[in-house]
Amino acid sequence: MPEIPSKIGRPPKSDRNPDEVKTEILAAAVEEFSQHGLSGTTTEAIAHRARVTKAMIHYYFKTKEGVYRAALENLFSGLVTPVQQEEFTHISPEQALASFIQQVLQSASSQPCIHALLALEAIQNQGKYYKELEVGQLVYGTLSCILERGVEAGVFRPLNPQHMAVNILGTCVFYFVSQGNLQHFFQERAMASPDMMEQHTTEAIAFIMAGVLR
Amino acid sequence: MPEIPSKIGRPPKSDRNPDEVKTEILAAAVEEFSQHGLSGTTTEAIAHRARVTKAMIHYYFKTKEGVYRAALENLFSGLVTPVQQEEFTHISPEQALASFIQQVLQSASSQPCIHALLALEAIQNQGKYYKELEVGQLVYGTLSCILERGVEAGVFRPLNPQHMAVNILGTCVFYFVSQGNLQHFFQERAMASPDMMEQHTTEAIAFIMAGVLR
DNA sequence: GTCTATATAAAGATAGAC
DNA sequence: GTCTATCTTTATATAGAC
Repeated sequence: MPEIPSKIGRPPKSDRNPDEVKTEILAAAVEEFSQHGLSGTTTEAIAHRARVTKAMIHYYFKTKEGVYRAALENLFSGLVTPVQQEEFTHISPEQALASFIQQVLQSASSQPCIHALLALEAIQNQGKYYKELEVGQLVYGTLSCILERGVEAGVFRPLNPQHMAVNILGTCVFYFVSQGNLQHFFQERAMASPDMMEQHTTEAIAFIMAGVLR
Repeated sequence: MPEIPSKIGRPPKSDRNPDEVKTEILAAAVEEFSQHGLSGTTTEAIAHRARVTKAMIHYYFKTKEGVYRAALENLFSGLVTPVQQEEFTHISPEQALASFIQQVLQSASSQPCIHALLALEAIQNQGKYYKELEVGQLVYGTLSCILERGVEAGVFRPLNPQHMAVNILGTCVFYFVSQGNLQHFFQERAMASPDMMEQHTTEAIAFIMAGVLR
């Protein structure tokens, strides 16, 4: 009796090429890691979301830690480039600050999981993998430079640039990180809805500018 | 031959009474949960930190989820009481706001894990257990009331009280939540050291007040 | 109450067929 | 490259001795 070549009842064989598969695994990994962190995420969950088997994860990335590293790099590559950093030095501190904040908020809106992932990385891994990327130095370095310039020029009030950089980022980002808790407090609309995002942007910029300008 | 009554080589039998044991388990649970979250924490880790066996955890709290609920309640009971909430309405909005911020920062300094735990709860559980406590409503309700009063009195600039409440909390709290990542950026001293904490307090209050006052 | 021992389930990772 | 099957470790939770 001849063998039946196609096994019925199986999930449809992937029509994706290897590159697409790898990309999709990374995307799935970002989603999972940004909710459960490195230790809390299971390869099974990533595999299921990417519609592959666990074995594929290990085939492409060797270990779970390998997927995590790759996901972090993939997420933050091209977030803030040294080129953009240069541009900020050619405009006034007020304009640079406003522009910087808007960029942060915009990237947070389009990639909602990015700051959750960063928070988990800080809390669970003490920034071990974050340190390996140079994005942190770049973001905080750029922001505190803008602040320092503004203070020296006399347009910003006297302040500690490093602490203020952290506090400004906190203002921008906390809204996203704490959404899970705050959604019970904001009864009206979904916090991720476009108009709420716009409100947050408006309020954050007004707050930060008022808090920094002389 | 008579049995040997004491088994040598065993860890010294606990000299604690049951109440102390339960308290110590809760303290250990807060430490572990605030670093790894509900799903990421193992009962083994809690047991080891509390110097008991896993079986004790289940004896006192039935399930891991039970320990988590108990730890949350224990941590937030008496953080902000309705009594304190009342007091804020009897002083000027500026004084109330400054006093509120100082209380938040002080509790964060003395309980460094509290906001990490809240962040993990938001990210990993979407605030499921946070919602069961009434602390959230209390904290954000109190703060946005203070802001609303200040705007109506004309001492604060026009602003959205709810969004501003979130942004103010973010300014206070982000420093603690992101310590793991930021420690690589703050080369000088440990971010949890007393003088760095004082600097953060000073900068946060100056920032918030400047950002809110007319 | 506190422990040891264990049942049961789930995880990361690998081997080997196709 | 992609899958199934399996090894090994680790987790939650329970049973039962003391």
